Amino acid sequence: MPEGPSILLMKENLQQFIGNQITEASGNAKFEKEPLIGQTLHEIRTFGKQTYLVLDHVAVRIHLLMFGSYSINEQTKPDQNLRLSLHFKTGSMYFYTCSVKTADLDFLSSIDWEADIMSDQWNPEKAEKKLKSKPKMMACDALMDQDIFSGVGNIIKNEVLFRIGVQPESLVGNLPPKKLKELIAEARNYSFDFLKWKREFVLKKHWLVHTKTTCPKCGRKLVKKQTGLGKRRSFYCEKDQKLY
DNA sequence: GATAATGTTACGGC
DNA sequence: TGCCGTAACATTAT
Repeated sequence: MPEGPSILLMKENLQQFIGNQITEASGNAKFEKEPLIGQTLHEIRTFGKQTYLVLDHVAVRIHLLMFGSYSINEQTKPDQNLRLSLHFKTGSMYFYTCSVKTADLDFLSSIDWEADIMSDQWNPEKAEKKLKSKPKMMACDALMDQDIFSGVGNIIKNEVLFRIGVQPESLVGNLPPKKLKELIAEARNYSFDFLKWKREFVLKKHWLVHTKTTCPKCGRKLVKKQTGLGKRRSFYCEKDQKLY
């Protein structure tokens, strides 16, 4: 489920409940669900991989983590692993295996929305400043940094680095200015390709290196390695991706 | 059945 | 204090 573009799709699917009042709430999320009843869902905001359901007096923050999922108007099992369900007159939404917390409405205004890779407010100059302040950071860690590229996940990371021909362990400070700009531009650009492909259920088909074994450009064997402080797996070509 | 994986947070040690 | 590494959580496909 979980990289930024997938979360945007979830938001789209949940939009149908906006303007409706919560009639019932259940699930094993560790907070009082009673107060939610009677509140109206006014807005759904996403910040990277997080989703905020904005109610009258509080916001519900949902993070799908690695294995989270959701469903709408399901008629089947009242699943025992249900983390949270919200019911409206018009239907219900269900969330599983995820982190659910409440947040003050004030908290929303403290979020740096310009760091969201999918947002209209995305600010590439700001990202550039943040990157320049961390020259010793590896490119693979930089892309996964949710304070800089909120919404980017491991798939996007691998595909972006291949597209721009940068080896994952390259140091941000060593990238020529043009490459750095390319990294920022492609992080957003690929995220929208991801969104489009995910929407059409053809995302995997378009992976060039992620989970692949041979380089689509030169046919060499790709390197699969845990890289960076995050120790997340990277797939890259030693010939077509330069180590800066 | 073991393993690994689109992610984050908490905690212990230095 | 703060940084770092590791464990923990949890589901599903291979």
